[in-house]
This record gives sequence, structure tokens and C-alpha cells, in this order.
Amino acid sequence: MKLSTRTRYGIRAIIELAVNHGKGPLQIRVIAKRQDISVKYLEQLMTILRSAGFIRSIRGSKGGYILARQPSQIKMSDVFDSLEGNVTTVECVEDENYCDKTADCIARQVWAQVQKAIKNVLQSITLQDLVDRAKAEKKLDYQI
Amino acid sequence: MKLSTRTRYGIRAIIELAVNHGKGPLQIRVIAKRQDISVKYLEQLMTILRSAGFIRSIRGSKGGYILARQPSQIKMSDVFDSLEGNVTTVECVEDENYCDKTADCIARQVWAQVQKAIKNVLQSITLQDLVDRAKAEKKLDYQI
DNA sequence: GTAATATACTACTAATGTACTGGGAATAAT
DNA sequence: ATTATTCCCAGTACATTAGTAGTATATTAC
Repeated sequence: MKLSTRTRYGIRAIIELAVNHGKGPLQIRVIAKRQDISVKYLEQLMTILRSAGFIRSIRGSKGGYILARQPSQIKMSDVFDSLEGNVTTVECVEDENYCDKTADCIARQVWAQVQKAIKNVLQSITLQDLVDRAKAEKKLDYQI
Repeated sequence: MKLSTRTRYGIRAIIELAVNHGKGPLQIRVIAKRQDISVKYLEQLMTILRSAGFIRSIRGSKGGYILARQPSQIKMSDVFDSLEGNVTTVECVEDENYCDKTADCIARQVWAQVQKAIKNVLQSITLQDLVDRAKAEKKLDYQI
């Protein structure tokens, strides 16, 4: 049930962009260094986030990445889904016809409950919430 | 974020035992057939559940498996942990010293929230609850 | 218009974990 | 002794993950 580094790194990267929001493009190189992630690997994660429409890239010198929408308009659940595939714990929770016992399956009900709980948490958090937390705690100083 | 079949099969197997509770030992062969799981694979999962103390094995002819405790005394969170390793989404949620940024890490807080939500659900469900559900719905008839 | 700075794209690879499969040993009932 | 069952150890095929590498393309600065 561990999260992939793809998701972990991707989320950390987009949080960097959120904190940096309004201050111009941020380069992969910078994010990678701050978050201690391989530049080449992060490059691929940024592609995922861009394809999903959360971030926008600016090529060439002085380029980099910026959020494609306001931080308040980006929910963690959506970002998570784009990186992790989806929040699905087991196929049958989403797909009623996955097996012929779904209607009777007690185990499936458990996974459905778990999945709903995860979704509820992630849907309740926007990037803006995280920016606010970071600032409130004054622990992160991304101004540098 | 998908569950391993190890966890899915293991949970389904122990639910079988719970429903069968008080009716003598149930053989791997029977569980495997009902749940459509490879006998040899299930064998290993049963070993995990036995080592964790949830089930007891009876060797030899007429043997099989029974719950080691009352269904009401077995929480899904514990069974889950024994099969899946643990509910940990990311290492650092449990281990403060996993990296030197844990105190500041906004992402970590998100994963902590998710993890807590999962745990809350699983801790609130015992095997007895699932047996009750099965009976209430009259959808499962394990008497056969 | 050239050099420097970025992202974009494609392909490859090493390591890891998962989901099995197989064979035989130990144990218990008949 | 025979049969039915769990127990234990070993191996294997496959998929995924987490990278690495190289080249192409776009943009800015000079």
C-alpha cells in the first residue's frame, strides 16, 4: 500500500510550484535540487502533470514551469489520480462487472469504504490549503 | 495505490473462516475453490495469517484452519497490516527521522491525513461486523 | 545569427516485488 | 499403512518502478 515515488515526488514538485505561484516560472533543476529528486526523472513527472493540465511549461531560456490554474482550483485528489493512476484500491470497487460476485462481496465493501475515506481526504485539500499551511507554520521559506 | 492480491486474497480467506466460525476447521482447498485462489498461493497467505496469530491450523486428516480468536476480537486493521506489511503510505509518516525535512514537510502532512483516514476505517471494522453484514444481506450462504 | 538555457521526446536498463508453481516433509485420522 | 491435510523451502515469470541517456526543439540574450 506504499505510494510510488512518482506520486510522492510529483506532489512535492507541484507544491513547490504552488508556493512559488505568481513569481514566474520555476525550473526543473531548481525543484529537483530543493526536493532532492533526479532532474531527468522529475522531467517525466512534470510531463505527466502538464498533460493532466495542472501545470504549464515555458520553454527556452528563463523558462520553467508554472501552475496552469490558481492553487485554490487544484485539488489533491486530482493531482494524485494523474500521478498514481487512480485512488482505486481494487478494480471491482469502481467496476461493478469486474467479477460476478461484486454484489455479494463483503470484502469489496471494505475496500469501498477505505477508498471513499482516502478520496474524502484528498478532495478536501487544495494546493492553496497547503500553501497556507506552509506559510502559517513559517517553516518553509521558498523566497530564497 | 492498488492493493496486492496477497492482501485481497488473505482478507477474503479470513472472512471465509469468520463466516464458518464454530463449524470446525475449513480446508485451504475449500477456501481456494470458493474464492477462486490458487491453493499453493493461498497456503502461503494462511501461513502469514497464522504467524500473525489470527488463525490456527489443524494438521492432518480432517484438519484445516479456524480463527484463533472470536471474530469480534479481530480488527481489519490488524489483519491488513499483517498481510500488506502496514498501512504506511510513506515511510516518513511513521518514522520522524526518515528524512531531515519531516518537521517542515507539507506533503508528509497530507500522507499522514490519508493514512489516518484509512486506519480509522479499518480499525472500526471487525470480522464479526462482516459476518453480520453477510447474514443481514442474506446474500452469502456459506452453509453449503 | 549564434550561444546559452530550458523543456520535449524516445528509448533503454537495473532492481525490486508480486504472484505464483513445485516438490517433498511432517502430522493426524482411519 | 493409507489418506488427507498442513508446513517449509526453493525457484521462476512477469510487471512495475525508478531511474539514466541522448537527442531534438523552443526561447531568450547578446
